Amino acid sequence: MDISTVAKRSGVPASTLRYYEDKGLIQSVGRKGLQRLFAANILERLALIALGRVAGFSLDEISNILGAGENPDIDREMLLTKATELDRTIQKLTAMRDGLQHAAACTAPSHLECPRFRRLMGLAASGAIKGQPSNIAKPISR
Amino acid sequence: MDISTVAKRSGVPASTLRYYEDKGLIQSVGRKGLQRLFAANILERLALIALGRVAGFSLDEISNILGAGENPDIDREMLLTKATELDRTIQKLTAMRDGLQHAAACTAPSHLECPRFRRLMGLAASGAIKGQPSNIAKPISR
DNA sequence: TCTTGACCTCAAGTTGACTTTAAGTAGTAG
DNA sequence: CTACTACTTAAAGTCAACTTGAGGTCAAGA
Repeated sequence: MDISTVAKRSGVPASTLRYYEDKGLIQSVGRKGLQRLFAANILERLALIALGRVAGFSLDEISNILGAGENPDIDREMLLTKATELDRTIQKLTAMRDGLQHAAACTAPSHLECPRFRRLMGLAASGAIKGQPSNIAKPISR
Repeated sequence: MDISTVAKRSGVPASTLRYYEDKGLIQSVGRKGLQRLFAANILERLALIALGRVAGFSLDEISNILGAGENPDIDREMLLTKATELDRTIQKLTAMRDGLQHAAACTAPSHLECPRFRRLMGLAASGAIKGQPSNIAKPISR
């Protein structure tokens, strides 16, 4: 596959694919003249990368998790650490989601005065402040 | 409270507090000479902001949700939209977490060959690629 | 009163993840 | 064989969210 095919099928722009290759996140299997050629499994790899991004990992972390080379000979302890991190994030997001849902429905004059909202947010915020600011999430918004 | 007290209690650096005030995310209640003074409830507001960050909202979005002014007169539909977004993210993260946990335990030669891993990742990745790249999360790492 | 240190402002710098641009190359249709 | 187009590289630009630095101010303790 050439780069534009990969771009079309994956939804990842060609410029990003080159950038990823530069960073060692993906590899092309050869060239036809100057043009990169990619193997079919690149799509799977890109899906995993996208997934890692959604999960809050930086490209560097992803390349650690996935392994730069072919066989992802992964540090199992690190995986568990990541899983635990993720779990904490999930808890917060869940409380946040419930808080938002409730806020949308709640009739209290101000959300900050609604005890339910406060409880949910308190739950979510516990440790959101102070202590290493675990993970933040950022909308890609392009 | 002066800025350094707020910084100490919240864990948010003074520079960030000034930045947030600049952006209108928080407000100081006055000055003593040049020095900002903050009300006690600033801590709660900061917790909410931190929470919003964890949940994947940009500072601008947070200021929308929280309302720039005093009474968070919130757009309920927007809240529901955000809640739904969040829910999708949570699903992915959950699959991702399970995938990571499994990968740490799995004995398959390569995770990419383990059917369980592939199923989990497939679940998580569905829509991770192609279609608007919802939210990503990023470690703060400072 | 004088000094000190914590605050102030404003501008510029940093980081991660890309995107854009300029200038060049090469496979393919005519 | 020429022209066209899609690719190539390298470097610079962008964006959000901050941080850092230079130069200035001022409340409080010796």
